[in-house]
Amino acid sequence: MGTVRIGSGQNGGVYVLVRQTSGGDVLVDTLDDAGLPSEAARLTLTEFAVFVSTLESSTRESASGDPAAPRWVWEDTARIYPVLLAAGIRVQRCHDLRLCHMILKNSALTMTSELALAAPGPWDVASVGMPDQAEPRATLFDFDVHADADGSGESGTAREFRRQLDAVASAPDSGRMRLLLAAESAGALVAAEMRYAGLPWRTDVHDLLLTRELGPRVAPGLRPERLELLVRRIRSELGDATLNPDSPQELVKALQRAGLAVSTTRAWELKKLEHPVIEPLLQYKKLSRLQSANGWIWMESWVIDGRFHPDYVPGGVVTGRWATRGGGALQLPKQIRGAVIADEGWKLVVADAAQLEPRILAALAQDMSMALAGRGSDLYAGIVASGVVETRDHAKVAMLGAMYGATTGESGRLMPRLARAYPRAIALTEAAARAGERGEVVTTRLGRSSPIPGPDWHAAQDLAYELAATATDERRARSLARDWGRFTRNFVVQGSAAEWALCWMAEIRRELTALPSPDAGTERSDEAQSTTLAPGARAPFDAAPHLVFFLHDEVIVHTPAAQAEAVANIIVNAAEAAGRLLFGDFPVDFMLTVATVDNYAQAK
DNA sequence: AGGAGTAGCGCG
DNA sequence: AAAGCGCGCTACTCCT
Repeated sequence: MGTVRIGSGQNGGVYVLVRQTSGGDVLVDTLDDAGLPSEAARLTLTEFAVFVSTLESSTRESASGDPAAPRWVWEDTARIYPVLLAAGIRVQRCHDLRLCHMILKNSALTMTSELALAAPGPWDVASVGMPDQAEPRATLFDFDVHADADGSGESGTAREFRRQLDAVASAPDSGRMRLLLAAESAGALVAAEMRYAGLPWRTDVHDLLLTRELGPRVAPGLRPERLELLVRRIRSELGDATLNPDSPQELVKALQRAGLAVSTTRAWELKKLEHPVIEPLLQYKKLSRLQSANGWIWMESWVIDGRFHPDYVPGGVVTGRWATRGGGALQLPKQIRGAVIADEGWKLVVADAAQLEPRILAALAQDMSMALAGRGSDLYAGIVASGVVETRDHAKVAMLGAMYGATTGESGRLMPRLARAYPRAIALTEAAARAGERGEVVTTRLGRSSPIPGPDWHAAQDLAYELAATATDERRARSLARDWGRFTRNFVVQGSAAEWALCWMAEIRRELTALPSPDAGTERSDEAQSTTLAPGARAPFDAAPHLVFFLHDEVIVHTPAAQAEAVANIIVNAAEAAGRLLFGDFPVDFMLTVATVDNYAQAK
């Protein structure tokens, strides 16, 4: 193992370039400000873990004057960080080259950079970042390790990093892009940590909830009692002894035979109908959904040792929101949230950003009136108090319409009043929509840009301008243009809200790790230990507060009960900090509802 | 038999 | 056409 000297880097910290080789070793370089490597060392994974641990712990309690934590520059957090976590090691900061590449490649703010102008390379292939596909990923590392095409001695990874730094520097107001990349990378750390730690999940309680709703568990393939009874009622009401209510086709026909004028079997359509089959049918739909999406099979495949470990995918949505893969973590129905229960002696702090997207819109547009409507209170209530609409529900429907692009119905009718009261905010959403209709790109607060429409879209627009274009062609082109306009309209708000949420979480994470443990410096008795160690958790998350869940505008922290209050404060302060990071001094409040509870169902 | 597409519904 | 954004997942359905 070679020695690795610490070079100088941004903010007094140091960049450390980490490359995984196909042989399983890790190449480590320290980099200077320009992204140039100084010395390289080849480490085994075990040596690497020790190296990381040493560098992190020497800076963890950094008082002023101590060096800041290194920023680990690596290709893919999702791939390398779990290795460290499994060894009980956390890092403070990283730069995720894969995620940052995507942002920089697409952003309108870095369009003229070398990185954006380069022909698609290995950093652009779709397979990169897909952890379940081990095969295609090896090619990237092979490429990287051997790539020295220009004879500069610079690895592909180092070159990519340098290009990224250059691209950032080329952006107007580059601080924002720098913040976005830091937030995106911090999100990747959070995602890996949350997956590793898992969401506390009591399968016994889950089983109880299921049994209460569906009846006792039965063999796979059979219907639980309550579902079976409902199917019998439905069949007898419709006079069809073999009807499968899960088949929309069969069901529509059976309903039509019963004299009901329906073309779909959607629940909200059925609700409008008057017929004795409707009640059991709606109930069946609700319960069978619970059974198939989050029933016993789900429980056994996704909950391990009392923890739900979903696979979060940062940047998995075009707008910058996260996606998840497997387990449907972002769709946990309220019905079963009662199974999310803090460990003995621990609490869940559940926090939710209230009316996040309208507040984001107000700040984006620098719309002072709208910001004031949300100052210190419910934004929708504030809109009502300003006399713009009569009820909170109207305010909400109108706002959603403005952000989603509603044109008809109640939402469409209320919009003009909103536009009169908040011209700046509405002008921003309209401008974003018009840009999309023209096929242009729109960009979030920190610099994530929308994709350009595909070839079919452009073909349809071109066709509408041909002399031979029919009315149908024109209608089709206009409809597609409006669809894309609604997408870009929403992109700006949803994407900026996602950036706020990333900053929020990054702040929460940073402050949580800085939180002193209550028993620091004292000898911990076995008894005290039993109340602070989470039995189901894994080091380094078994004794300290940590994030366990994230849902677009909501977080859950699992914490020893004694620290719950401190955690709640951190979360509130982090929201304020995130607002300042994105919008400086613009006086928009980001209100939270925070609840300290034993189980998730108690929040809200 | 297995893959792609659709319907429907859960979440924000 | 729920009136309008973004997702993931399951079961059914159609196609090869």
